[in-house]
Amino acid sequence: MNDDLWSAIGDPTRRTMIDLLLAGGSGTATSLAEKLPVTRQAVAKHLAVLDRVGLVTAKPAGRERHYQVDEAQLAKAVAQLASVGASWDARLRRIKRLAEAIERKSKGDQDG
Amino acid sequence: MNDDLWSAIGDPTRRTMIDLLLAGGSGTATSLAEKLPVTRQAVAKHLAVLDRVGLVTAKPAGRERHYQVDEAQLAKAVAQLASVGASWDARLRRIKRLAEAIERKSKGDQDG
DNA sequence: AGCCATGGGCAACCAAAGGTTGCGCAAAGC
DNA sequence: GCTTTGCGCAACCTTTGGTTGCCCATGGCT
Repeated sequence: MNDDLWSAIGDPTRRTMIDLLLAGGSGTATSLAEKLPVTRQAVAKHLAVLDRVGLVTAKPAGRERHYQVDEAQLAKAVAQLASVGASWDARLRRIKRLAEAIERKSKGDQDG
Repeated sequence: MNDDLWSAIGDPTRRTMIDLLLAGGSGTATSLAEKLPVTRQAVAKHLAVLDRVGLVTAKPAGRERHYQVDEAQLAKAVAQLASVGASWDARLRRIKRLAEAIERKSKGDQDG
């Protein structure tokens, strides 16, 4: 199931970082750290993780490193989220239908 | 955003456990551990986590503890997954539209 | 050119979380 | 009544998210 992608977006700080990058188009470790409750180093580590799984890409600009979201990879991650969600949703629906069917049957038994 | 729910389903082992519980209706720490690459104790810890956030409930049966998924809470979790996914999806779409608009504009500039 | 402010990488360290082994206990089964 | 067996608890290890401290390089200012 490619758990790397999941675990990458599993961390709340990293999710917020992706949000910030999407909102601003791009950002550096320092600029992101200003908007997050963690230090620049922590952000840098997260960026390294996101970079490793391809969710972000870095372009060096002078002494700065501008990170931006890789759209294709994020789309992949979103698809995985949707997939798991859909699977569970389907099962929940099936359970619900089953429960309703049983209830109807028990009512029918009482009536009969 | 209720990160507890997210972090609960963020772990791949716990996701698989939820899958197994949904598939089988219910299960014990021992029965789940048989189908997982981890020890019973690890499973028990995960069950404790899932129990704490309300994703599963335990019903003692003799010396066994049968766990089953709380449908309402799982539905909540699925909704959160969908929400984050939808948010990113929307942003990705907006970016794509913007990129296309810019491309059209540059072509128009060349033509004019 | 020279200096200092600033962005960033590296290393050491800490705490929490996922995982393991080992133990002990209580309920089921013979 | 004795043995299995399912669980819970405790100690320990490793990874990971986070911190502080230090140093290097680049860029702006004078």
